[in-house]
Amino acid sequence: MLSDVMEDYLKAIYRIQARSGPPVSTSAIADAIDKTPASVTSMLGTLEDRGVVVHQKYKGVELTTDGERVALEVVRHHRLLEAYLAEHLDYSWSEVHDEADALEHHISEEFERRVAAALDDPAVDPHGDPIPSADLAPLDGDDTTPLSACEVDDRVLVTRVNDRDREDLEYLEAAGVTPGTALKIVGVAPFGMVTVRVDGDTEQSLPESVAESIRVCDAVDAAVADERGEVTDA
Amino acid sequence: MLSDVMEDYLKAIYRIQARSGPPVSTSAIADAIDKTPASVTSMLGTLEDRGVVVHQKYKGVELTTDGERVALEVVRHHRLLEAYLAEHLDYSWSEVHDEADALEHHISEEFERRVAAALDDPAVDPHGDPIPSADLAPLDGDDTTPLSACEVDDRVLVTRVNDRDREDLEYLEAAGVTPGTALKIVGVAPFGMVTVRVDGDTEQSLPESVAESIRVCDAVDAAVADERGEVTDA
DNA sequence: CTATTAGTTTAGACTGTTCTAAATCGGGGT
DNA sequence: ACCCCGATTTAGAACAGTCTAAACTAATAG
Repeated sequence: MLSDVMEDYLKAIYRIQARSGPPVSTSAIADAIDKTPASVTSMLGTLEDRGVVVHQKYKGVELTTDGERVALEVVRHHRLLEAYLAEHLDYSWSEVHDEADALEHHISEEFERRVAAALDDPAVDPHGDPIPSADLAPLDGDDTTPLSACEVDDRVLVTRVNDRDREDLEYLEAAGVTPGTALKIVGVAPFGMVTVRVDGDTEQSLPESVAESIRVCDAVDAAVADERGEVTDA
Repeated sequence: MLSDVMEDYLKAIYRIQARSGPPVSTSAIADAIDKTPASVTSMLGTLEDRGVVVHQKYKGVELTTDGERVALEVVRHHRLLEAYLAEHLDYSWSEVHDEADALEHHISEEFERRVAAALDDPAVDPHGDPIPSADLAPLDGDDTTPLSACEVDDRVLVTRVNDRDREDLEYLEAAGVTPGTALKIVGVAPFGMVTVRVDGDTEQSLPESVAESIRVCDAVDAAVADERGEVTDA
């Protein structure tokens, strides 16, 4: 069995690798889990001994198939927990992340199954992030774009929001911007400030940092996908 | 903050102290948490530095008020989790213990509150053990007796069963002996084998080890308490 | 009153994870 | 082609928790 600490490393590597592709740099990992680069190098050695990563000195690491499975398991736990807390324990959207982080390493297979059953095997968590299936098959690539990359008059659907920052999430919750919300981009100001019309209703201006943590898909494509019976939101 | 490991030590000391009173011996702790006595001695030193126990060399330890509060918090977590798992996640009576052990150190204050609220502030867990209140006031003394100490023709009510042994719990579940069950002692054989009539219905013979893990109160007393509106079972 | 012995503590080593400080690497600009 | 600087790795120390083996304590049996 791998320790919690090791699982956290693998989760971080997975997340970075999913966004920027391999190889993943030592310092990117260090930033993500708040450790020194020296500590990361040291741990990469032991992770390599365990067969869950491959490390090329001075180049970076990559997860092995085994390593990816472990990461997917942790991510599945995390997202199932987030969904469960929101659905059955009255947690708000912005509160679930920290609790899930604390519990994700400590639940049994049995607990995982029962939580999944209680939620009827959900496909996404409350932030719109996909939940790996029980067989831990790799998630398929992300076809969304950041809101900050949109242009005036685009009509888009919010698919997911970055769950790492409480502040941003509370801001968005108050603004009514959640996965599934339709947005029309009204204006893009200097420094990335984006103004949107929310669900054809109120207007909101979002600072760049917030706009960057929102990922959207084209509203038309989504409608088409919807007709084909695919899942488009939580 | 204390580590999980330290919390486990305090929980074990609490449990032993609750049964046999202080001081608690090094070897009793070692047995309870499956460590060597030398390890226990070492940890008692660091726990004393943290102010949660008082240790007299060669005599034994005792929890301080702070130490007892920590133990009560862990016990509250454990028992609330057991109750929640049984009530809302379809766990059987005999399965809840291990899962609760794994999670008890990792839940937040917030989680504790929400679980308690979802259960409507339960007073006992599925094994009949009392759940410490949110203010962590000391639990009051146990006025139950082990089934193994009963005599023929006694009529008693099961109040709690030891949650540490899966085997015994599964046996009792099958036998229909759970907290709240009324028993009449039919016979006591050599080596402690106890035969009981369950709820005035089927008859069961219980090996001594099982009889020792069942605690009961007098059925008449219980009925009186019940009339006064007190809680007598789960 | 002393010898035995079960229980306890000390001494010292080991594992896992982290850090700081110092050495090293390697890609980009001149 | 060389140098530089930021990124990385190495070296070595520190801390938490555990173990084994050896020394010690205290209660008891004779």
